[in-house]
Amino acid sequence: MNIYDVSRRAGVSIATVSRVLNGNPNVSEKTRSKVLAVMDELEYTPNVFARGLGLGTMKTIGIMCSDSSDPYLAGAIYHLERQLRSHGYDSLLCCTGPSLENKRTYFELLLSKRVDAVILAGSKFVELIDKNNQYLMEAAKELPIMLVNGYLNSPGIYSTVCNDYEAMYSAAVRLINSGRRNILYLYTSHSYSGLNKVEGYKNALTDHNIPVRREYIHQCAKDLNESRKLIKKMSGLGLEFDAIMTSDDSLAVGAVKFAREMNIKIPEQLAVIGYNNSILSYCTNPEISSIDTKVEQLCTITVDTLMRVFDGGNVPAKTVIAAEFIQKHTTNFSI
Amino acid sequence: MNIYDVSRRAGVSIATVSRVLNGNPNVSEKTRSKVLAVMDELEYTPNVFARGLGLGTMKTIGIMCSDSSDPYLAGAIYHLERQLRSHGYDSLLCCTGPSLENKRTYFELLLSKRVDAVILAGSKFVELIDKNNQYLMEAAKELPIMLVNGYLNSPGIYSTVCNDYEAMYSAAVRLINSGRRNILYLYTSHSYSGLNKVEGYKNALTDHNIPVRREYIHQCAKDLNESRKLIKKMSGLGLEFDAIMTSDDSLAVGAVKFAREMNIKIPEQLAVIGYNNSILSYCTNPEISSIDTKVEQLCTITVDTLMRVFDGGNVPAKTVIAAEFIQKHTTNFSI
DNA sequence: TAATGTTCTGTAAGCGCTTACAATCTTATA
DNA sequence: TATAAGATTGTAAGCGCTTACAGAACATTA
Repeated sequence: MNIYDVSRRAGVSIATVSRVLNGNPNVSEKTRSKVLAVMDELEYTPNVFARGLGLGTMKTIGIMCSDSSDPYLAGAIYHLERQLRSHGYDSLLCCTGPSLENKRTYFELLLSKRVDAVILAGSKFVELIDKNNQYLMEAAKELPIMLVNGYLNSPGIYSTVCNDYEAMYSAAVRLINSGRRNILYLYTSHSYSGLNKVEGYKNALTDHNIPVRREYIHQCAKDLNESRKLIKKMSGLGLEFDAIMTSDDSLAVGAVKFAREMNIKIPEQLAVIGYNNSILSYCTNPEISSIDTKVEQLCTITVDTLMRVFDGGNVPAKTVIAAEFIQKHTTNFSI
Repeated sequence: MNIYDVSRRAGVSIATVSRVLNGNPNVSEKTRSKVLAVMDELEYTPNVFARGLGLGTMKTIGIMCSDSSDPYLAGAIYHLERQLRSHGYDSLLCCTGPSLENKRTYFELLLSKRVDAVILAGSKFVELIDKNNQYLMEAAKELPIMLVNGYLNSPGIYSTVCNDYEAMYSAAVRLINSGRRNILYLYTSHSYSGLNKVEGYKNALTDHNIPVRREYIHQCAKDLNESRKLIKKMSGLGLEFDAIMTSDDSLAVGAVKFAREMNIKIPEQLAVIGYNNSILSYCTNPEISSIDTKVEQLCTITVDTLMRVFDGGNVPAKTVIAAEFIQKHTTNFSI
């Protein structure tokens, strides 16, 4: 069942069939409807491979991420996929796994699939293709590269990010203004957004004449138990803190668990702030105040931007959206 | 940069290049290495579209699900993708969204992409392509259809499922044996696995001479607040219960929240059992005893089965794996 | 009615690959 | 050394589509 069958049955040439297929206006209404009728009758489905060969594209976007089962990334992938599909694009998913070791291999795999663009979801991931991103910049000459929550200033690379710095800064300021002085900061990685977040935290302290102390800033695996254990260890070493800020909700969950375990009252004795406002932050008791990074919006903008890139429009290399502080029950300042 | 360039540079015919490309053994070692060297030198990447056109496949599997950001499905998709990739297959993701309305359209979209197989992830989803699944059975004549957590007895359709019935039955028995008599049951949908679960619950009661009462069985949206509100409403109507079983962890989280709100002691006054043992069940306080449905194993088996189908092997139409009860702190029976 | 312009349709040459079949080269055997 | 068998390579015909270009059909105008 191919274009020849249709052309024969409809009594036209394959060129005409192809035109109908592609919505080419140079087809008389009469012919068009006849061809469409035949297609319908024969249940004809164009062969996407042949089409891809002819057109050089199959309208497919590669989506790369580390671990798509992370609540935040899972949301991002869902919304990216839906947005892309609404524009007629398919999504080829590619998860590098936790190691992130062979990111480049995976990236090349995606390229070899002739995708029309690659979306790199998750900032942790973006910076690490190679040392100075030479490789990524080179690749961007071939096809658009979209960074979700990452930034790289280079032609052909487009970023959509949250105002992580401001969000973290203002959250920290709120803590400070409500009297907290010893704020523990836990982060999962020093990615682009990771760095912005910690800067926001640091500057908030500095701007309020609170010393930034190294022992208050710790890296931690993205796992609630790891975070709980780390905090407990710190506490056991005599570190005193009245607030914990985290770069990810899962770490904040660990903080709440720690407080529970030690009979520390939240928020009276300890305030906790998560990040991403994922479902995790709603599961705990008390529910965790968190910073909503608007995943859906982020994804919508990413895809819209990509479509405009395809259309050859003039597109900003970086779009920043505003995160929103969602106060729940692990903080008690007035907003 | 195509196969001709390589053939010219290597001084062989395109057929030979193609043979090298496909690992055909009828190529002398000398020729093979020369061709490979040239490919390397020219950084040649075969055109997947042309290849797909010639071979009729692009080694791509369609993965369909409703909402890939659901913790359970997100895990499934992650593992499916990784497994498929380890076998050299790409994953084309397709999320129907919550409505599930146009599942069939999406399914056909996937077919039109000439995927080599379709994996339907999530049982909620499986049963609803059309009334009596005629459509799905018909489609299975064209390509293998893999059901993750769903079952349909028809040639070309392969299922991997958990022993949901047994898992729920034995969990209920444990509750009963530890003295619980009024067990509330909440489920999200009457899918294949959903029905099995509720049957397990019912039969456990019946087998222990406890009447199955309709007002103890309720459908609820997969949302922790919906579940909390529903339970609260039931309680307000005077319904008494000393245990809550759920078909999904998110509902169990709502149960814990309800107990918190009403100052009901868990597990003393109220036992709660979740399902899927997702990260949500670890976030609450107390952590929720849940039934681990072994997503990773489920996915590995699904993909292994699919590979054996491709190899033309004799493959069981249904594989059942054993769920495992994970006791945490919302139950207190001895195991 | 002839000339001109417009609209529509068909022909044929790709796109880059696979593979059946034919042709050639090696090697083993008599 | 001649020769058959086996190993290796090349030729050419697809796979099903797009599209430049040419040609036919039709409408418009003088």
